[in-house]
Amino acid sequence: MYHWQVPKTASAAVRLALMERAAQMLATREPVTLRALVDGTGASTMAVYTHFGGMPGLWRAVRQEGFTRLADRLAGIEFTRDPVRDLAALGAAYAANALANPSLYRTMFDAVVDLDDPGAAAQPFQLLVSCADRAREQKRFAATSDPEAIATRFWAAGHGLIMLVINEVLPREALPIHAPAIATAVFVDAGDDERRCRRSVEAGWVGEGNAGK
Amino acid sequence: MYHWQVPKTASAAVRLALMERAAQMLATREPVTLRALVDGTGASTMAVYTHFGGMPGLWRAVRQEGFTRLADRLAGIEFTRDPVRDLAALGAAYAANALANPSLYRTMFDAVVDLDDPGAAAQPFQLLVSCADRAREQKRFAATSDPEAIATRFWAAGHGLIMLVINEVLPREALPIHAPAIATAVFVDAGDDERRCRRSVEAGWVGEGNAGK
DNA sequence: GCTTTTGCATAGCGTCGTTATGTATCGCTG
DNA sequence: CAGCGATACATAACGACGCTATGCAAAAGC
Repeated sequence: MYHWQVPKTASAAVRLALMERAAQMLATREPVTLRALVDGTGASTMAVYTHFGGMPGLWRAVRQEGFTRLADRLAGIEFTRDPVRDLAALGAAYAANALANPSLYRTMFDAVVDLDDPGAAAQPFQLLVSCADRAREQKRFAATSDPEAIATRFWAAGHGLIMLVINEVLPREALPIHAPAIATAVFVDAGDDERRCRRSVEAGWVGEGNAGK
Repeated sequence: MYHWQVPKTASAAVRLALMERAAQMLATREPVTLRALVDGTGASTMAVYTHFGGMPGLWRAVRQEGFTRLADRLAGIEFTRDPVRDLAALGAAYAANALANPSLYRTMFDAVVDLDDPGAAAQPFQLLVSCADRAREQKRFAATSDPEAIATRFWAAGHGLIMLVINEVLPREALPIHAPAIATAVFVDAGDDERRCRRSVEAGWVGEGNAGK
């Protein structure tokens, strides 16, 4: 796979403008075609090729940016002494980020594997793993529990829920109803006490701006 | 939204040939373009327009066929006296069907809402609901449990897992590891006894040809 | 300060989905 | 069975797509 190198020189402003416009077109559900993209910025089609090597390169940059922004948002969450609450808070922020820009979220997972920096995509997952590990250390989860497995299940379930909501198979309200429920089910399965888990998940979920939604 | 009506006259053989070829191209990861599609059947591009009204119509027909085949496959499962086992069996068959043709599964969910017969897409879900309802009647699940909610959570979690596997974010082995685990977590959360649930899920999962995978 | 490299505008190529047009073939009716 | 409208499809062409060849001005390097 050929990986496009970003020019080391200055004038990466055009690059940023193109990506911003692509994200905006994605958000407004406009079809993101090469010509419509550059018409908005005043640049010519060649700009996309000098900066991204073509449309696939642009998509990869957009996906990368999506994961980077997501990682930044999740990194801004302040962890508490309750790792289960933190897991729910991460999930809530993750979901809110996805629903705030559904087209971008879908684009991100069009080809997750093909990124300039695969680490950016793994970062959110690692946050989940570390929280699950903390929960294990604090005896909330069983000593035999596997933090990676718990993180994987929580993530996969949330991803599925989000995808179904984005594709309008499930209504938006389904997410704040079922996401905490699945989270609780997974965490209790990992060993947490049910009532305590329910309180932690509830606290983490509403703590990240999903109240009432 | 304009819905294309299939011609009531005979000679729907061309229609079938086109759909079959489209499914085959999807399976072999060939890009499904109009011209490549008709070149394979000997027909001309117009055939796609008389039968489907255009490429979007073809995609809708393919999605419809995907859901119909899925519904047929799930309908072939013989239910037992253990509804929890049956839930797992449905999930296993669903997952096996999706992994047997990943491109088709992805296509199906590209626009689930836009189908000639939306009932075909709801049918698999209704099977889950009826099993969850049976589990409730048999006191496996709590009397206060909501069969639709349980079905939704099970389905969403499975969908997410499948999508991540299809997009090569998770390895194929992740599915037989995590799917039963999530299922158990959800069903226990619904009220089932943990050890009994684990046995039922295990029995249902391997009962549908996923053993070892 | 001249040469080389870089960044991008212009114009054109091949392919995409789509459509206008022409023409057989089918099915119905008198 | 003759006649005729509707149907099914081949042919050719259109606009828009992603992409590339070419040319030129600005920046970078010696």
